[in-house]
Amino acid sequence: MAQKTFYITTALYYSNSSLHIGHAYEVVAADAMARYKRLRGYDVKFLTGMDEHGQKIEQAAAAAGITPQQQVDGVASATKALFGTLNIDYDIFWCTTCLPHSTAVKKIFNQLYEQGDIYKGAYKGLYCTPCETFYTKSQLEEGNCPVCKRKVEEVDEEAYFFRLSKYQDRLIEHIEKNPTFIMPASRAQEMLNNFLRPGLTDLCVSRTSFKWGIPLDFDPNHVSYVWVDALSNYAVALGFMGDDDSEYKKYWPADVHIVGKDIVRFHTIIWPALLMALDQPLPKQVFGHGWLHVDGVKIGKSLGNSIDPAELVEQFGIDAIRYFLLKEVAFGQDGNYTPEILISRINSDLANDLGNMLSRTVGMIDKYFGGKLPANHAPTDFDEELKTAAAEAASGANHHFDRMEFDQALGKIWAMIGRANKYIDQVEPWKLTKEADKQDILAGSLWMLAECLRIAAILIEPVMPDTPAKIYQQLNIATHTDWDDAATFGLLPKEVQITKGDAMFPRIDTKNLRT
RNA sequence: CGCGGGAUGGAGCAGUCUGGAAGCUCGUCGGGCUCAUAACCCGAAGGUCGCAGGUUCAAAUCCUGCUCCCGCAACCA
Repeated sequence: MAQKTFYITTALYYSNSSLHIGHAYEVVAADAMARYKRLRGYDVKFLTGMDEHGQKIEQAAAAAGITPQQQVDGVASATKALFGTLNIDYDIFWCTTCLPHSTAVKKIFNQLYEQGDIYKGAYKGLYCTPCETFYTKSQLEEGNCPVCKRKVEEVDEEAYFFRLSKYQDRLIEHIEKNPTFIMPASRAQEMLNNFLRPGLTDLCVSRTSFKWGIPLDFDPNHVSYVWVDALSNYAVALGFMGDDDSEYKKYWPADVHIVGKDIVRFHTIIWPALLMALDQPLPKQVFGHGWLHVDGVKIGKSLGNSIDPAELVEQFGIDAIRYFLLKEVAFGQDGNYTPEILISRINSDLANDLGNMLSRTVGMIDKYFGGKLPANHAPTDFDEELKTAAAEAASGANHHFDRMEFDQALGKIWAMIGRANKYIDQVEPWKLTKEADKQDILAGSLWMLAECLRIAAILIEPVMPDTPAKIYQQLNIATHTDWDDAATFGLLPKEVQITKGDAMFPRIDTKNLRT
């Protein structure tokens, strides 16, 4: 039987500046989903990468006194380093300046041009001559250039256009017939009402006002503009229009593109229309996630409120940051980051609940049994309820991870952890240890707790890839990654030999925080 | 009448589709416990569910009108 495939992508990140916590949020979510699917036995392909062409990059390079290629290479290597820090286990890191990409993009342009889907026209725009930049009406500040504040002029630039309008009706039909194509569903209404039903206009896909792009074969004065260039990466990276398209045949269409809500439009209108023109299947889903705000406001370069994710990781640890990002924000909605909220999550969920539960379980096995549980176990009156919580954690995690409801999946897992902490109070092991005839019950209850930790370790792995090993180590069980073992209660050996370790998630004392 | 989202105890949210005892997390207060990372467990206080009408035996939930906030409108994830 052929293994089921799962192809997931983030958006490509624009190479004009370094990544902030909002980018980290997206790529961590995609990584958690990819890890989950791998654990479920899928043959996963996870793509991320850089969008490296365009005028802004040309300008950023000029400002830094380097070539555009040096600029994008620098950002690409910094991004890769950050993804390493964030524990992003991607399969493909695609860069749009690489040779296979430009070769394939040229072929796409040629085909679309030859079949009449791309034609020559004029791009009308508001142009600021000193800044050499086009602006849209909404970008202007009191009718003037938002950068230098000088007057803009309306100019015509020769350009090639893609017949986007031709695909309007097919796009509407596709979106209406496939209610999960655009997620969350409310975004589909936005696309239909704002753009598709009022009517699409053809799309400018080439430029002559800058050089940092892929030159078109049929008119080398023009370079590709972002649309065909960047969006095509999802297919091109797998070999579409390339020398070897075996991976494309295997993994396309994508199961999901994870993108920010601002670019849902390009991924649900322009990209599908391009695929229709190329007679290729459409991605199964485009998921538009919300914004992570900082101190309640949107992250913006002009606000200077971007947070460097690497610094947070250094200070708090990668799994704590990943947990925060996916637990605090309902995926698809906006959320908020402040140092206070982050620390509160770490202290209450990770230190007090999970970390402390491991400490007290391991501590009691150490104190009451010298570190090794005897094989004879007897049940307590509270076992069934805890087993139920464990079963619900496993089934709930499956249910919610499948829907990319990371916050809810974690909520189900933490409900089991909470139940386990309560179980300790109910069983009162400190009393049992004083009664010689209740050692079986004591051993049984501690084993129950250790078993819950084993299950929790499996279930948190998509979100917190480094933490399970720490739990396995203290419980002295083999590190394994069989996801289905979480659903079976009782797999833990009866004689658990523990190894006491340091606190997994030390409480953060806000008084000692550096600011 | 551009489009979309939101308004629920101190804070952040779920519940609204499919009307039927207002729920979760954090915080506050009181109690318990002592295995543990000053952690854990129990209990309590605190809400006219944005406003005004309507439908109904019954409305946070359905209908109508209104107020305020946020986002989008060719690319800031």
